[in-house]
Amino acid sequence: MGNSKDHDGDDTLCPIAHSTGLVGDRWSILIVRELLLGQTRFQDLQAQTGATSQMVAARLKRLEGDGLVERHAYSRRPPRHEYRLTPKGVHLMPVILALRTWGERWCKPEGEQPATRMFHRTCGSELDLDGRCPACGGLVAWTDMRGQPSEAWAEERRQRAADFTDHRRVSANPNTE
Amino acid sequence: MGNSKDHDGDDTLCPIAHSTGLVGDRWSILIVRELLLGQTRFQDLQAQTGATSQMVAARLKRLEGDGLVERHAYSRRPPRHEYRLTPKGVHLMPVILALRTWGERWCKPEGEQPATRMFHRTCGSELDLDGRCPACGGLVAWTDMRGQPSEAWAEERRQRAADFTDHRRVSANPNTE
DNA sequence: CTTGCAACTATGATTATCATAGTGTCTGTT
DNA sequence: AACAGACACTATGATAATCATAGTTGCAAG
Repeated sequence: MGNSKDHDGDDTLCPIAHSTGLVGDRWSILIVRELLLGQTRFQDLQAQTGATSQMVAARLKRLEGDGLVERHAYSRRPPRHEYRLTPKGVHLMPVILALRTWGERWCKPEGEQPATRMFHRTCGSELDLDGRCPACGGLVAWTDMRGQPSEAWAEERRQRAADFTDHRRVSANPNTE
Repeated sequence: MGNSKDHDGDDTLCPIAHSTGLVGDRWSILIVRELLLGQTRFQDLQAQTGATSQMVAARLKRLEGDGLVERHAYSRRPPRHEYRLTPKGVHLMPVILALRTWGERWCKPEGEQPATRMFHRTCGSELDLDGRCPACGGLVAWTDMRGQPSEAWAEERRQRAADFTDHRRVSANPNTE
């Protein structure tokens, strides 16, 4: 199997058609988000995205086939893998950031705190939603940013991870008191 | 108004989950691309995206329901509508631009011309793929950009429009010599 | 009064996704 | 040695989305 099969818009010059052919669906985007946040394990991707296990497996397979993700064995016996973004995958960061900005501005109740605070790596100032540095007075490149999850969002994520393992234990052994 | 039905990720603080709930699919993104390019008519959206008519109809309905698109009658008798992005829709531009940059850099054969050349509105210089102005020496905000389709891409789009009307005439009246 | 166009809607087949359950391989505990 | 548990999946059958194709409506021009 060669990479980037027929699911990309190969028959057009439009780069957006190409992009959406590879990451034009909810689960792929959410998985990339998680990988950018530093998650590497299958179950964490599943828990934090809310996708079913086949969705995660299928998407990871496709992302790997398209060269966005690499699978590394961190243990044979038992065979365990971690998933990491390739440079091609990491360069989706601007897409994720743009979706973040739009989502914060247009999809969330007014006045709610952003889920992630962004800082200018070189000067430490907190950036506004558009990625502007109030100290340096201009747009900051994504490579010069550092993100920090808000306490509320970190808590939500911990909760999700806990719920996931709970649910697993329950469905594996339903007759526990 | 806090509309946006149940298809957005309403139960999370993550703005990306919210965004992908509204535009986390290929057809929505491609339709937004077309609207940003200035197309307004149903058939043009269909021809240029390659979606089926129900997909266009369904997506426009959803985008309208979510407040990204407005439908204006430009003629009663016969009843005709045009579709336009609302400010909420227009603000997806950075997402589209990020997908463009990524698609040009990672999904197309090396050395191929970008489908669209971007210029700095205030100084006229052509921007690089990352949206940097070589004259002004920094990142340019999307509101200060102007795009111009390459001749090759314009031709591809003309071709697509022509093929579409051809196909329509043929399937409506198949026994023409 | 027929042809044609624009903007859809209807239909039935094919695919994708979902909820749920199960498998295989190891580790750590009893 | 036996067994529970973690992890990374795969299997299955039901439900939902998407596809190709065709049809409808409303009007205008010839």
